[in-house]
Amino acid sequence: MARRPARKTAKKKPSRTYHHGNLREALIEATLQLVQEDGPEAVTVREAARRAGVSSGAPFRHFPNRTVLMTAVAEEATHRLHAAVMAAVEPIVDRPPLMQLRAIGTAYLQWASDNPTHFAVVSNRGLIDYESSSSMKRENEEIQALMGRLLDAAGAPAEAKLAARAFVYGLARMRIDNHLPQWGVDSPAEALGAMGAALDLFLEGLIKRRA
Amino acid sequence: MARRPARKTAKKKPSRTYHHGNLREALIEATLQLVQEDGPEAVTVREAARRAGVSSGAPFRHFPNRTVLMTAVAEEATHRLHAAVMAAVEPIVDRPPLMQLRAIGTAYLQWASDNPTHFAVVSNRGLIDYESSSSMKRENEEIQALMGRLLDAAGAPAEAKLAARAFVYGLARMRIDNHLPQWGVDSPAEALGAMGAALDLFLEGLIKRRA
DNA sequence: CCATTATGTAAGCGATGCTTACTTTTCAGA
DNA sequence: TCTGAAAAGTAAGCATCGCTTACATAATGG
Repeated sequence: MARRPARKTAKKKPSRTYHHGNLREALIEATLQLVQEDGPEAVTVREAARRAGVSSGAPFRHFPNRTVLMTAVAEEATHRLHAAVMAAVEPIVDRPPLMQLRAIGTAYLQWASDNPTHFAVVSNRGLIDYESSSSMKRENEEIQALMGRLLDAAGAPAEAKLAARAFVYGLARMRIDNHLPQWGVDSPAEALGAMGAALDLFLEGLIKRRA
Repeated sequence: MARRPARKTAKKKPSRTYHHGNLREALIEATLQLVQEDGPEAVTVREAARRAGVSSGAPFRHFPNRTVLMTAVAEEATHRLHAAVMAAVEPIVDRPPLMQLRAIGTAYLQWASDNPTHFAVVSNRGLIDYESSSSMKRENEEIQALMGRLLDAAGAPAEAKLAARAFVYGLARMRIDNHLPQWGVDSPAEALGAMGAALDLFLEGLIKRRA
């Protein structure tokens, strides 16, 4: 191709941005956008690079492969989910455990409903390397532990922990897997309503059980 | 290239199997295997063709694109799941509704636990075109309707229908999404046990609720 | 018996993940 | 302040994928 500019005249930004500055963050942000637009399966390393204004080989300096990129994105998403859940319980730590559980469930479902594609990234563990991310594991286990403590305080049996998670997780997945229309639930708003009603029923079952 | 054999001598099976016979079924079967081996995401049209002993362009005579292939596979998987569930209720149609519900839930979870990757195909609706398959919709709605009737007979409120499905679906997805190890559940056998215990708790909640 | 139609093959396009070789920038130590 | 190694890009290319098009072969029915 024989390219040799006399100085650094001409061209656009000849050298200013050879180094991106913080490509890593930019790639995560771009991928987060891609996930939001077309879902996790549609994410492409090349497209993320394109959006970050960088060549197709550049990302591999920061993420050895696609899975590691997706894992970093999942970490960020988990962080947001964790924050949403914690923010919901924090103001009512003194109230009855079942009320706190309801708040957690609602916040979890709300977040999954508002960010279905991001939720898909954190739950679809075929796309990420969950074990490799200590922060994701930690934040996940914190929610799990909190729910466990509240269920204990509410007098629920041990199996209730898995049951509660399965229930909330099932609702969230039905939403992102698009199963809800089949149940006469079409809008996101309706979805949240239906999920809330189901959640109440479940918690009510736990309460009545004690009586 | 210039290829013109004098007769039809030489070569392996020169003409015998130019036409496969029933490529369609063979491709579905091959894909079912691929799904079982490496999960739905790993399925490749070319590999399915390879296993059917056919060129890479051949599948497109039968399935216009990958999604249609996957949908056909999902149809087959749904058929098997439907059969498993129906076989479980059939012998106990005269027993109490909650017992039948338990049987359905158990059969559903059993099947999902035994065929996690196949279950992934039928539930991951980003991979298939659910709306285009009348048989899949029908069989799915049959299970849904059956559960609905049983819940009504058991005196459960309307929300219980969605709640019950979400619960069972959540357990099944936690299994295939590999969330169970996090809950101290490591083997498939343990998984089934834990899911059964959670299922009982859920149904118990419904029962007690009536009292 | 032969023409039509169904079913395969061969080759190739654009895109992907990832690698390798090279270039440019940054920055720490003399 | 200079310099040389390390960091962070680029460019080109490999193997593979989904899918299309042009062609070859087999099955079929008038």
